[in-house]
Amino acid sequence: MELSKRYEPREVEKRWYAVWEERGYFHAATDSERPPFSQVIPPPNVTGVLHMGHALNNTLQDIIARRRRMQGYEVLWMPGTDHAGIATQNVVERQIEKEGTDRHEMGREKFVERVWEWKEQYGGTIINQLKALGCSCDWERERFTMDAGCSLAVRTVFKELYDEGLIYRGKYIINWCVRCHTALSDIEVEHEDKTGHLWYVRYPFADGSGEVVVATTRPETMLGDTAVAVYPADERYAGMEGRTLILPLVARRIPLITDKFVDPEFGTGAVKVTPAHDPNDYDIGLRHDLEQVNILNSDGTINENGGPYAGLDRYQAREAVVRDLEKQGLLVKVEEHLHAVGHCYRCSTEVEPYLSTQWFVKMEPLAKPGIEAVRDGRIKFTPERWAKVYFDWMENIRDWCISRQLWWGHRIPVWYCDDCGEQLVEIEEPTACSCGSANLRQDPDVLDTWFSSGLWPFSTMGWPEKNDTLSVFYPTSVLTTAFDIIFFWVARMIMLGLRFMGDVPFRDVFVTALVRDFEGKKMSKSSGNVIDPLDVIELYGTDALRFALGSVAVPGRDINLAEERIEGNRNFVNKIWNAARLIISNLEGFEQPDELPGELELADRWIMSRLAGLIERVDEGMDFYNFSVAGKALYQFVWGDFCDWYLELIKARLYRGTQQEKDAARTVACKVLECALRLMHPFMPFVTEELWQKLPGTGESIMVAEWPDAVAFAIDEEAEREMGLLQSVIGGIRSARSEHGIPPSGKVDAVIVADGDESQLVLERYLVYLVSLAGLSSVEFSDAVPGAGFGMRVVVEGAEAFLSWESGVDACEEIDRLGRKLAKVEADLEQAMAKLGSGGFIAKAPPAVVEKEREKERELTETRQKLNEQIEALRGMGP
RNA sequence: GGGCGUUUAGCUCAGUUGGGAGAGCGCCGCCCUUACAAGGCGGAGGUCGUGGGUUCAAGUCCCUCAACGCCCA
Repeated sequence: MELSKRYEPREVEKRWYAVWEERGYFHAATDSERPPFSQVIPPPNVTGVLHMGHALNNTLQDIIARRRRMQGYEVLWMPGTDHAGIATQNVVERQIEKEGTDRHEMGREKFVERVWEWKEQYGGTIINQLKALGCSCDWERERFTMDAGCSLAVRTVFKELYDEGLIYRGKYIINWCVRCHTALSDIEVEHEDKTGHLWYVRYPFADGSGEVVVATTRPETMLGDTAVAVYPADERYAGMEGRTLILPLVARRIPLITDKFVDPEFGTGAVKVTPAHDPNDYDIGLRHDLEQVNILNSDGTINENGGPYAGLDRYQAREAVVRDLEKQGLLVKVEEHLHAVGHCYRCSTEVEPYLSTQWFVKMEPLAKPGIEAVRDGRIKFTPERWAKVYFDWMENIRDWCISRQLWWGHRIPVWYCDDCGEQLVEIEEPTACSCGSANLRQDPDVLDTWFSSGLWPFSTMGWPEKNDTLSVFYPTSVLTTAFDIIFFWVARMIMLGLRFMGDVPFRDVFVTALVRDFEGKKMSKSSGNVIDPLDVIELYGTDALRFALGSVAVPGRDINLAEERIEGNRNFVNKIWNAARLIISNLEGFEQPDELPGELELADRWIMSRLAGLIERVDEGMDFYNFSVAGKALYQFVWGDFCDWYLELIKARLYRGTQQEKDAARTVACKVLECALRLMHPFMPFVTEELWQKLPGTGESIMVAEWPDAVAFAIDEEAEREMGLLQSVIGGIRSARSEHGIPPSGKVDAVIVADGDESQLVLERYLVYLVSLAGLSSVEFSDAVPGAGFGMRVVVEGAEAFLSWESGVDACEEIDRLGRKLAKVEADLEQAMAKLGSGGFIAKAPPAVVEKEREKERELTETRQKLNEQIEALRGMGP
């Protein structure tokens, strides 16, 4: 069988993905005998295109899923997309804007229809990209947060929470995005420190007897002031409580009040109170029964309450107010001031605290069980420290504003009766009010997108219906997600899962890192440092991308991704390909026997021992979500042990061995490669399948093959020790040759002096290893050290090699080389002697550690002596 | 203001209970040796951010400080 010199991923990937999907390997059956394993995908926005964050997250999920499947679990990986209220509405709004219309002109019904059309046309983009990434999701079960099932779940949850009193409607200060024209929840606001100004403004007393100076960062809001407040014990304002001030510009009469909330250190100690435009002022207002004057329209312009400023944009109004204050001599001074400004997390527009009527979920009763579930270990975070972040938020949780003034989303299932004013909350649209009236109006708002994502682990499985999928696969086994949505999503799934399913939604939360650029900067279009996973797949292949991401994924640490890194992994994929190519091209007339030959060479026993160690390391890494440990072990094994040593060592047998030797080598090589492919399959599904299929005796697909069991391969300490000796002798000889500039084609003669019979036996028996890998032309064994004139002296633990090279070895160069070795040996020896020389070490260190140090001292002393001896002898020869 | 994370080779990062500092990339030298030049072999390169402490022994544990990053208010 002929394989191409290089691995060509494109065709292979398409072909195998189609086969897997068609054969139904991705599908999870509810009537399986196998133990269940399940996870839900963090549903990407339906408007999304695959970025590196998705690539990382979904690669890791796929690694988990594929390994569990091979381990014998019935694996459900539930896929789907999120309707992404604001984001999707924005996309379609921009689209119709190009057509010269807007949604208001179009009308709600038509607009929503248009969004659905958009979704049908483009919504599958990211799904296809996940397929290109190799994700083994159960596509037959693909869901969308707005499909009929999820919608029913949303309405059911809303009604139940409402009936229980946990959902309420009220007029409060919320965060308002003037661009998106909607309320936002607290966590949808991103705070950014900005240098602004602090304006000091005079508020005169109504009786003309002086003034109070207040400091404010937002002067335009004074149009809505209904009081000035000072700290109760502030002596600067002693006796002034209850007096009346005249609010400049609008000439409103407002009281001077005292409230403990006021920080006397801030500004002048007197603050203006604007109950309709600041959450703290809102509370003060309630305490003092102040009027709430709303001065803003929903688009951020000043409304009729702003008098002469009505119609101005909020920023223009600020300028105008400041200008007018200055003109009237009411502006005392302006200072620079650093303060946090809230921005909409979707469009980055500055948000306004805004008084409006919204729907809320009362969170505390839901949060308590959620905290408990993590506290008592029913849910475990990896890395653990994220649990602390979770606790901090859950313990200080505030009510959740869930209504959004958008058109795209789950319409709030509340109807108002125009005749009797009754408020009906129903799962199915009611036809008539209890008063008999049919004049029902549904609440115009939709729900926060995260309200439906919060139900994802059970809504996707068919809840509120009771079915097998739920009973088999809920709770899910693990949730893999990025830390930035712990509050948005993870916490809410936990609370809602506990409330509606009576059980946690997942047992493990694996929090992944962020993918940054090579300098650790966040990837962003504006910085131009984005690496597009699809470009990478095109250029280097999916397996290279997956392995690059998987093998650097250490829990808790961000990934700085450079393109060279992916190139390196592409090279690794190619290395695997070529290793297989060597083996496969030598399989003529070979049939894989059921059993290994009885007599195995050292190399064979050694590589199987290494494989046993590999399996342990891979399992250990993967069990604890440390994919880097597994990935690095695989890399090291395949490239280092298998290719650099094992394959080189069996070449003699493959090309020149007896039939028996050749078959033994082929048997072990196939077995080890086959097993390594299975271990790598979760990381690199495509290349492993392609190669696995070409090996003799393999089954229908590596995807459904069994996960390797470490027990099948035992650690062989003797083989590892013997091979270690050969490796160090070969390494020493190679190093000496190279430092003397002897080319690989130049053969050298060697005399080997083994340190003891055991070493000698091994070296003699596997002489062929030495000859072929160290490039020797002849080897003799001797008990005695040959004369210094022989050439180079290589000293390693357990043996020495004396090398002669036909064109002669330069004595001076050799003295230099030995001198460098000697320097290192002496440094190490000094350290060891210092340790042994200190009384405390021998008295207090464990005996095994002391013995190890003594042994080290003995060896180093011996090596030092040999090197010195040789240097002396060479010097004695004279120039 | 509160909290968290990071700081190890030129770059990006590993380093599990304290016990001889590692990898990949880059760099230098030699080599197209019949799997692979997307390769092979060899080599150079680090006072483990600072200062202190615990210990026979600290990259690893404790404290101080610094720089960078993130979250919350």
